[in-house]
Amino acid sequence: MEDVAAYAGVALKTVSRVVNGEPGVTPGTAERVRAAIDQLGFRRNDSARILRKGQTASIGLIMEDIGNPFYSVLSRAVEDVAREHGHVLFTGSSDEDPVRERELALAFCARRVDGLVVIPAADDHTYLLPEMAAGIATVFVDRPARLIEADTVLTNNVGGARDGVNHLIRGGHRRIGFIGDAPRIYTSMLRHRGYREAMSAAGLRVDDAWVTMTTPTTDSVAAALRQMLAGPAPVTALFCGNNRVSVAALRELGPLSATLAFVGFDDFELADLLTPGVTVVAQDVARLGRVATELLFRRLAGDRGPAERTEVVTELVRRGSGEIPPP
Amino acid sequence: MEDVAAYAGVALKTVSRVVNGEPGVTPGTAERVRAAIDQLGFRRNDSARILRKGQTASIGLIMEDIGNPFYSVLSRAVEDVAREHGHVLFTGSSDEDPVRERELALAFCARRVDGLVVIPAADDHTYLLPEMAAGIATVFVDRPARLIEADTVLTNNVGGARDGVNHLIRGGHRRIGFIGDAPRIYTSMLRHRGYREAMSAAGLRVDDAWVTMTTPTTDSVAAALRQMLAGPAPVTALFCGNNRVSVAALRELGPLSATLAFVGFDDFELADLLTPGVTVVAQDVARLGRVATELLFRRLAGDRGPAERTEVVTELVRRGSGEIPPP
DNA sequence: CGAAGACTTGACAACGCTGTCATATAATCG
DNA sequence: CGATTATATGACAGCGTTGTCAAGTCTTCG
Repeated sequence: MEDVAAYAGVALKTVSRVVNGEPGVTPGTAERVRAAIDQLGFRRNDSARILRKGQTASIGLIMEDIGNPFYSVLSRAVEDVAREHGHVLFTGSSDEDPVRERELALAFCARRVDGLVVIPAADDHTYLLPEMAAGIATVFVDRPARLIEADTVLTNNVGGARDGVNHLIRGGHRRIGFIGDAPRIYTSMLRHRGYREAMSAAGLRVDDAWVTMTTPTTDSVAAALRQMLAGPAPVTALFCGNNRVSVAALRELGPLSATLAFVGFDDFELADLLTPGVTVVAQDVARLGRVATELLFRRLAGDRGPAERTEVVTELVRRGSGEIPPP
Repeated sequence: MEDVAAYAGVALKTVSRVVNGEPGVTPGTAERVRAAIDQLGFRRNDSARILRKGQTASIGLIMEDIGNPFYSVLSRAVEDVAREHGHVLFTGSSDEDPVRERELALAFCARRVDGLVVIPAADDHTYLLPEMAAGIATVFVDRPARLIEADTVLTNNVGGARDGVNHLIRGGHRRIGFIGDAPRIYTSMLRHRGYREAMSAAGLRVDDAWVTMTTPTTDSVAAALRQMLAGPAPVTALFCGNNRVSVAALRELGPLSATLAFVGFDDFELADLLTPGVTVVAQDVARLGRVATELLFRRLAGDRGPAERTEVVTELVRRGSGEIPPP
C-alpha cells in the first residue's frame, strides 16, 4: 500500500480510502491511485485488515463428513447464506470424533471466525464457552449442544419417526423391525424413541429381536435382518433410522425388498428409481442449514435474546415400499 | 497476551514462547504462564500471527457445487490432505459462474491462503496470474486452466468414454446414442470425443439424432431419448456423459431400462441397487482430490518445476445394464 | 475582502503477534 | 575465584491495515 501511495504521489491513507470506496477523495486522485494499483498489481492484505478491524467476515462449519450427501447439501445451504452476508466459509469434518471437532472449532476460533455452525459429535461443549464469551456466535444443527446453553436447530426426529412407523401400522403391519445407528448418536436415539412411541400407542409389542442399534456395517445390518426375519413370527415391515442404514438394508435385502414393507428416515437420491420406490421420512436438509445460518447472522447483527431452539418438520414421501401389505 | 504476561509477572515474549512451545523457558515460569492463560481464558489471535508470519496455514477450494456428491467427495479428499499438513480449508461453490469463481478466488487470495485448488468454470484464468506471481500455489482439478500455465490433475476422459462405448460395441451394439452435458464444459466435450472415436474406430456410423449435448433437464433428456428411439432404426444402447445425465435418463427410461443397454460416465451411489445394476465408467474422485492437493503441498514445500499435468485413470464397473444384448 | 465552513489530504498510533538482539543470571572450568 | 560460556528473559520493532484527528485548501457569503 505504501508502494502504491508513493507511485501515485499520495499518502498511504488515501490509498486505503480508495481501496475501501470511502468518500472524500477527489475523482482525479482516486483515478491516479487506481492506476497505480493496477500498475503494481496491488491487492489489499485482508489479514491486516482483519487484525485491525477485529472482524473476519468468515464463519466456520463443522460437520461429521463433508463427503456425505446429507452434510454436503447442508453445507451448501450454509455457504449460500454466508455469501448473502458477504462472508466466506471454513469447512471441516470431524468424523464423529470429539477430539477432532474440538481441534477444528478451536482452529477456526483462533482464526477469529465471526461465527460457528456446528453439527456436534462431542458430548461436552463447555470448551466453547470461552470462545462464545469472547463473542463468537455459535449455532448447533441437527443435534443439540451438550452441557451448555446455545442456539439449536433440529429436525423433528421423534415425530418424524412416529409418522413413518404409523404409516406402516396403518398399512396393517403389527410386527415392525427397527435398525438404527449407534444409540449414543442423538438423532438415532430420538428416532428409536419415535418408533417405540408409535408401536406402544398402537398397542403393539416390540420383540427384542426386532431392534438393532449400532454403527451400520454390511455385517451388522445382515445380522439384524437375519435376526428379525427368523423364527415363527418374522417382522413384515422395517423402519430404518437413517439413510446409511436404509441403503445398507436395501442392499442386503436384495429381491426380498419386494415383499417386506420398508420406510426409512432421510431421503436419498434415486430412492424413487428403485423397485419398489422407497418410502421415506424426508428431512429438509437445506432448510436446516439455512435456518441455522440465518439465526447465526441474526446473532451477529446484535440479537442478544436467550438461546433459541427451532425444529424443522419432516415430510413422509410415499413411493411404494411403505405401501406393501403384510403377507 | 499482555494481560497474561502481567498476570504471570513475565514479559510478553515469554508468553509467546510458552504458547508456541518454544524452548528456553524454565518449567516453573512456563507453568505460571500456563496458569495465567487458563485463568484469563487467553487464546492466541491467529490473525495477528498470520500477519506477522505471512503464512496462513490455510488453502482454498473452489468447485461448482459442494452440494453435489462428486464435489463433496473430492472436497473431503482435499480436506484430509490439508489436515495432514496442518492446514484448514476454505470452500466455495461457483455454480459454474466465471464471475463467482473469480470473486471466490480473489476473496481467498485476499485472505492470503497459501494455496488454491480450483475446479474451474471460467474460460480465462489470467486473473490469477498476479496472485500466483505473489506466491499463491494453484492446482486445477477435473478441468484445465485456461490461458495460463498451471498444474492440472485430470481424469482420462477420452479414454474412459472410449472404454465405456467399446464395452457396448463388444456386446454387439451398432447403434449407440450419446447424451452429454453442454459442450462448453471441458469434460463433456472430451467424453463426447471419446464416444466418437470409439464409434469410428469400430467403423460405426453416428446418426445426428443419436447425440444430444446440453445442460440436462427432465425435458431435454426426455426429448433426446424420444429422438434416438424413434424411427425405423432406433439405438439399442445408450452412453451418458456424466452422472446427472445418467440419473435423468434412467428416470425417464423407466421400465425401458430393462431392454436398452446402458453405460454411464461417473459412478453414483445405489447404481448397484437398480435393476439392472448400472454399468459405469467410474472415476476415482477421491484420488483426483488427493493427488491434486498433494501436488499443491509439494509446491508449497518449494518444488518449482514446470507445470505438471497428471491424468487419473478410470475403471469400467460392470453391473448388468451394459451387458444387455441388442434385440 | 475576510471569516466561517466544507472538503480533501496526511501523519500517526494501534490491532496482537513474532523475530532479533541485548541483557541478566546461572553453570562450568582452568 | 575470576573468566567464559550457556541459559533464561525482556525490550522493541514491525507485519499491512484502518480510525482518529489535525492541517491544508477551496468555497461561500455577509
